[in-house]
Amino acid sequence: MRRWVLHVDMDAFYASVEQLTRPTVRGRPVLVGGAGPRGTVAGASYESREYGVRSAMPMAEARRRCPVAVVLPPRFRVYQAVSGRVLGVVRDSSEVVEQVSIDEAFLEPDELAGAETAAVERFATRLRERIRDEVGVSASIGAGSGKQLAKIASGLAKPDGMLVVPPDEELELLSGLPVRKLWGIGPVTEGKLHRIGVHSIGELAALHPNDVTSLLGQAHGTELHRLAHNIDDRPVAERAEAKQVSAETTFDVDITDAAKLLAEVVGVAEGAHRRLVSSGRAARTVTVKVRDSDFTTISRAETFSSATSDLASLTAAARRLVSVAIPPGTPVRLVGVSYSGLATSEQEPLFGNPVDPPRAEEPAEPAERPVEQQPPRHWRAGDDVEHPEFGHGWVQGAGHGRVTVRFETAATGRGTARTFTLDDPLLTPADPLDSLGW
DNA sequence: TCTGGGGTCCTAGGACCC
DNA sequence: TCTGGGGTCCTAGGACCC
Repeated sequence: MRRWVLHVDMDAFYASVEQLTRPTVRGRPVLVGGAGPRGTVAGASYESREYGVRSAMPMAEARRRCPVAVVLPPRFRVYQAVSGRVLGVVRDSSEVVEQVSIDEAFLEPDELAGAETAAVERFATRLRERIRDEVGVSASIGAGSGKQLAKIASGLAKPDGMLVVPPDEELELLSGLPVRKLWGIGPVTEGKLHRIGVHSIGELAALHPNDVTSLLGQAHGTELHRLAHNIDDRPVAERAEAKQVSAETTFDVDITDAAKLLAEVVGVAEGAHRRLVSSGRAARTVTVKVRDSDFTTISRAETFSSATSDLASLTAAARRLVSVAIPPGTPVRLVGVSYSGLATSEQEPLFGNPVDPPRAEEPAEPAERPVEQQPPRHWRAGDDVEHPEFGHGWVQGAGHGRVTVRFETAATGRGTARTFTLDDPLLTPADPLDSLGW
């Protein structure tokens, strides 16, 4: 019986969530990402893509191409919350759902087994409408006989579209596409194929299997050759729990001082530890990653005899590993710490704190401090704020002792902007989730 | 103002055990 | 003294994905 796999892919997800929760920037070019000297674009609205901006591009380059863009720092908790809602709608429509990332999922609904193309189109149309109506963001949907086809179809349908590929058109569609469109072919593999004159998926399919495996390796080559022939029976299945928890930081300026570097390592190790503990896991292996000024990346790992969630043990290992990874004085641009060999945490220390104290996302300001002594805040563009009279808002800009705030949420529609002095005591930090107005 | 941050999987070599 | 193969675990690096 014919199988139908659907791929749901949110359109310009991060930027769309910003446009949802900050109505003023709807219809305008929006760039989400770090504004620092080494920041890159994590999300770009379709309006900004018209200027040639792409995801993963250095932010400086993106701003040059699109000077009118609104640049906002990422708010992952908000994206996570919206993603959760979308997934709820998707799960409501299909028994089996495989979430691929924060903004993508595969589904294989029972009710579509053996269905006609038109029935799949009706299903996808309804699902897209529900996501739009119930969450407020748009998704594109692709459908075909396997994951590969479904994913390619959703890509072709973007933005805000749908493409259901009829069974007898799949191979023709696939053959004409560049090899880079295959899932698993990146810049390196593409380069290898180009060098032997293979540019389209059809040309890849026409190669002898042995030629493909000798060029691309046994496992990878075999898989890609099968995909090029549209042989794709990979099941849609729930993903297992994460196998690794990691954190990394790129410094605005390379660090050469060994003591300063170790202090940063501890901070990164703590950041990863926070998420390790909140996922209720413990780790057996600590891996550090160090990238030096010429972008050479070195990793070093250490494995304990048993898994631990003890912060002191984990950070001590991370410090040791960084120390042996590079000679002191090497200019370092990035450090990362990863915990793997994860086990469910037992949480049964003989003494001491059984559970790490919960950490607030934003530490509360000491309430007792007299108003006159409040230091001026360092508001950054994009910060969520609260005002007793005007409600929830976000910082549009700050400077010259003043801060301009736009008071609006997803629920209010476009709001008005007001300007305050930096030390206005009525303006306080707010939970970004409040911008959803849920 | 070249090149983020969170992941997955694969390969290859060495240690170690049977 | 020479000569094995299989299996597992660990480490380091790399390609790829969003």
